[in-house]
Amino acid sequence: MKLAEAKAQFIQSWGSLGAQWGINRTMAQIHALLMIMPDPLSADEIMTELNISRGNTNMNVRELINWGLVDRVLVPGERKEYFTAEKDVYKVAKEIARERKRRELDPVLKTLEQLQEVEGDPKDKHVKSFKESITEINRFAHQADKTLNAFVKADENWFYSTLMKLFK
Amino acid sequence: MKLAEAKAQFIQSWGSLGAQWGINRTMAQIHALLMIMPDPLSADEIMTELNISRGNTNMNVRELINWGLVDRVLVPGERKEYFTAEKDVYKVAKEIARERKRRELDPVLKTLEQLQEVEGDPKDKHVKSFKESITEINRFAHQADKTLNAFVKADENWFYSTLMKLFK
DNA sequence: ATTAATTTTCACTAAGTTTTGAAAGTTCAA
DNA sequence: TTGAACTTTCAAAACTTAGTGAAAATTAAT
Repeated sequence: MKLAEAKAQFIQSWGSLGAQWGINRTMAQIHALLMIMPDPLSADEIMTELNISRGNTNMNVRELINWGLVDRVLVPGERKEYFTAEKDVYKVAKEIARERKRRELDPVLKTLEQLQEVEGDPKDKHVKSFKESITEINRFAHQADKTLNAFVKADENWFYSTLMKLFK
Repeated sequence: MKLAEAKAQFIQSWGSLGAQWGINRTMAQIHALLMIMPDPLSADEIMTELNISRGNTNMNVRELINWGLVDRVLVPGERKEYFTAEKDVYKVAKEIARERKRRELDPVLKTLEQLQEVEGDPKDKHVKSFKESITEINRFAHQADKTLNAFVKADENWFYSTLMKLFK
């Protein structure tokens, strides 16, 4: 396979993976492109490589910067801004985990706490069933929260060596 | 908080959590409803509780059955079909992990294998950078795959006790 | 066989999301 | 200051996905 073809295919699969995970396709594609390029790219280069408009490029690059997955790079003597992506996938995964935990898990934990305080006759089977479900979900959510926190804080070696052993 | 209110709130947050995870909102809401109800519900009951059409109900219930998250229940002497959800969240999480791994991770692994065989001068920095990225992503994807496999196969006690210790 | 209950399908509509491109804004060298 | 280079914004258009409801198909009892 030729480089150009391989590049295109990588960008497109990374894009659809992103889409399945609720990250928008273009954002994931820009990220993919920046990951495999040896040097930082300008907005114009991203536009041409991916065939997308200036506005779209700008929006998604900014969002990637928000997520901490892309950095602005200033080339001395150049007016333009350039962009690079973190190339260490492990770090990328941690950033994504951190961000999604903050946006999604944290609010759910809050809601679950409130829902435990539902009032009503504990002999009523509807009340009973509801409380049991919520309690169990809460237990699981807290475990997930702890696990994610550990992952987000862990360093790469610890992660690889421990999990490697654990999960054969 | 009253039961009715708590129920509504739970269904709605479970629904939007689902949406963020690429599972459609209604599907997640039906699942939420079935999780907290003590007895199985019929299609009509789901329709009224969630205010959705018959077609929509049917489609999403079937999809939940495909995912292995909901079961048909036949009540003796009744013509109608009833539906229940697995109430053990840990099992639910495992089913979801299994299904998404199959649909998403497995195809990516295949693609990555192919992409490693890109041809070209290894001194060309574009080729070099591409190969390095793909190799690293591949390594990570394989670790993720192993971890997921272990999770999907693990029994609940092993999971809780091991991870509890690991992740304090 | 006929019919009534129930489930499934599907063309259409509604809702939501992404992309575009032109205009407005910013920055900086001259 | 001015204006060229570049970035950002935003309303409208294109696209995507979800939901409806009535009609068709299936099922099971009589």
